[in-house]
Amino acid sequence: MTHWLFVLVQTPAHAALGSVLSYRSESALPPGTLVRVPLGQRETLGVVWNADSALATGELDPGKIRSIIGTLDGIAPLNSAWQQLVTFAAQYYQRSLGEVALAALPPQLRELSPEQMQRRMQRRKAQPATAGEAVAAVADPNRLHPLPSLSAEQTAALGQIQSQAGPFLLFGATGSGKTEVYLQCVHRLLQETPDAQALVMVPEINLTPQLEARFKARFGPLVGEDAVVSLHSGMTNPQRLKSWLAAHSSSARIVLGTRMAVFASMPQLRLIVVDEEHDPSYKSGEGARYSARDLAVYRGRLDGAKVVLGSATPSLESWHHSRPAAQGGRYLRLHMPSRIGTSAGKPTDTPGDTDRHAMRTTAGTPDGLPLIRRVDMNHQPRHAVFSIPLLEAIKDRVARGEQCMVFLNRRGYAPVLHCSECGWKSECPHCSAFRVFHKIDRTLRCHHCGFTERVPRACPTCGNPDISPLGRGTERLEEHLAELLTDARRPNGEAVRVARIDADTTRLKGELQSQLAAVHAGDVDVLVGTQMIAKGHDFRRITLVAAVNPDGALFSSDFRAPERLFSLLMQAAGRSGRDAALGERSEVWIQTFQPAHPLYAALKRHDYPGFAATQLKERAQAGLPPFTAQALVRAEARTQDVAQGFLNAASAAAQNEMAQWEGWADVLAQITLYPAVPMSIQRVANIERAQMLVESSSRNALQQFLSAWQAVLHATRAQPVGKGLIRWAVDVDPLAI
DNA sequence: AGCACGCCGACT
DNA sequence: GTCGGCGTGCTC
Repeated sequence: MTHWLFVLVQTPAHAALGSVLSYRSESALPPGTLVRVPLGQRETLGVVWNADSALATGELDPGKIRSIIGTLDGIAPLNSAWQQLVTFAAQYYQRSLGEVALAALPPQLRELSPEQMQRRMQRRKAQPATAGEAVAAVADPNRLHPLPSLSAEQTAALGQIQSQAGPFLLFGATGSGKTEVYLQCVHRLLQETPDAQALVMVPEINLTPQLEARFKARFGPLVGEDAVVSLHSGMTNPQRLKSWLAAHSSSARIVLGTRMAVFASMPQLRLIVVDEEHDPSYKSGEGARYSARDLAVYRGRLDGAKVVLGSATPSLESWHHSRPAAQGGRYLRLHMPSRIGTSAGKPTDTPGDTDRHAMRTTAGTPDGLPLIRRVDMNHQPRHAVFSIPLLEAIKDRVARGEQCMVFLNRRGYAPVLHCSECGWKSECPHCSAFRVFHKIDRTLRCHHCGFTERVPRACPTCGNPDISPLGRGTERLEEHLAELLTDARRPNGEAVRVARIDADTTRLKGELQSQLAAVHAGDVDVLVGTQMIAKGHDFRRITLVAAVNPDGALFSSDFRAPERLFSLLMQAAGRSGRDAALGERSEVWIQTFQPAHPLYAALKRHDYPGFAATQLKERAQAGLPPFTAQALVRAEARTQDVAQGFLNAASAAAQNEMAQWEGWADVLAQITLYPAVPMSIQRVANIERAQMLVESSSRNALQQFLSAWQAVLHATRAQPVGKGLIRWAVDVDPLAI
């Protein structure tokens, strides 16, 4: 008997092709079943979908409907919660269902034929060690380490998470022991609920190996090491498939991953942790531009899983959502203000496990937080990169055998090369940006399109041999600092060892780990680097962190720049004095021309709530998120005119045509469409880029508008104004405007 | 998005 | 004479 199926395949939203296609099948297959289907000349992976979402298939000629090729036997259908998550994400982020659903699956599923799949599943079955057996084999309570004892703050937070529904915002200072709270949440879950699964997300791939090691060490004895898997884009396709299958079959109990992991199929999901929830890398920058943090909260509701968002500097959105319930807050805020330190009597843990220690430190500031010092650069020699007191402080630390970290968020030697004769600058021929001078290999590199050339011997326009670097990046900073420290000595009388860690020094696989290891081993005295070194890594012997030139973000046109700066400096501060024995002397130096700026004043007090209150007040007054909802439409074309023309035409069509539609006047009245403008970097790789902001005080109205406007945008593209347009995309809740 | 078909320039 | 550029069109 023939059954009619609705199937999602990977197709972008397109007027001519609905995202749900019809196929015939010999047997009825439940929604969520993975199938292989013919599509044009090729054969592709599809997901069986609910019939009711396929409204547009009515007029299709039944003779054109082809049969599915087969199902992926051995893989259970994706469950209803997963389907709902995909449905929501597709709708909210304005992409086709098929695109979101198929992108949420491991890439290798698309490539394997059913036969290959069959073989793989059989091989899995042949292997004995399923999670259950592993538990039986190793779950000897006597071999389990006792759980680290918790501080009062940690205990309180954990108690709240146990007894309340959430979602939770775990607002804890760096070193307050957030990770231990996550670990114990997971621990209780695994103990109390047989088969329950937990999802733990981190922002960066760099952070997953150390997290995985820690989770395996902790939970291996309980559930088996194979029950802890990772999911991120740095893995090979076979590895990703393996982890995905383990999660899907529930044999993995803990999934650790980056933003993509929010879509992992986890039938028994009961807990989701989003660590460093403020981190911008949770927002996807291509395809469906989803926020994994926001989807995690949504998914928690669908799966009946508790959601814990954690940060020392929460996003203002999450902070706002965690205001008291009486004021409309939807998240429960859990506060852990104090840093935890080692207590004298306790056995020392492995390095990097600071969070385990239970007792509060008595060192440093009352809460064990580093002292923040502002250096007024107005009172320093002009053009000085390092102020005299900072340099002295660094020398002091080195002389005492302590480590320093100098932080500058710009890699390369100098951001621009400049000819003083004719004014030539090292512009990229393909982008509206300067190429960065990298001294190490004597190149000019465009950080936007990758275009690289050797540095010219003389000015390309006037022949002047005397072209000079303008400004400084980490490479130059490292060089400069090494010169300034030539006479400084370590306790043993040897010279200072300066090292640098940034995207350039860690390009090769494993380099980051080995360079970090060198720092941990004490082979480095002064570490120079970009934000890469500010995130997540515990440097126990660093007692001084310096931000050389952070002022740029204070007056940026990006309204989120202060939030990011505060977070970055706070995180950098968190690197300092993690070893409590040294915590007393740990300091963070900020060189600034704006020493009285409220952002730095709040930072000095370690006062995120104060900073957030000021920012939120400004946002409310200016009508910015989280008090309004935004979306951005970006367009790319060979010329700026075409890109802007398309956007403005689509805007005009919204205002003229959609206003005529029955019942739409009310929605449109709540929408503000701004004129199209060039993007801040207008041209990249010879493509001109423009964008248009759409704003509404009502998230709902914005959603309704965008869904309907989608068709208008497609129609606009087909018209003469759309001629020459390369692509366009909608970004809902954009992070940068 | 793929993948075809289709019509014009520099190579075995 | 072919290989290959990317313009247009179609896929249940």
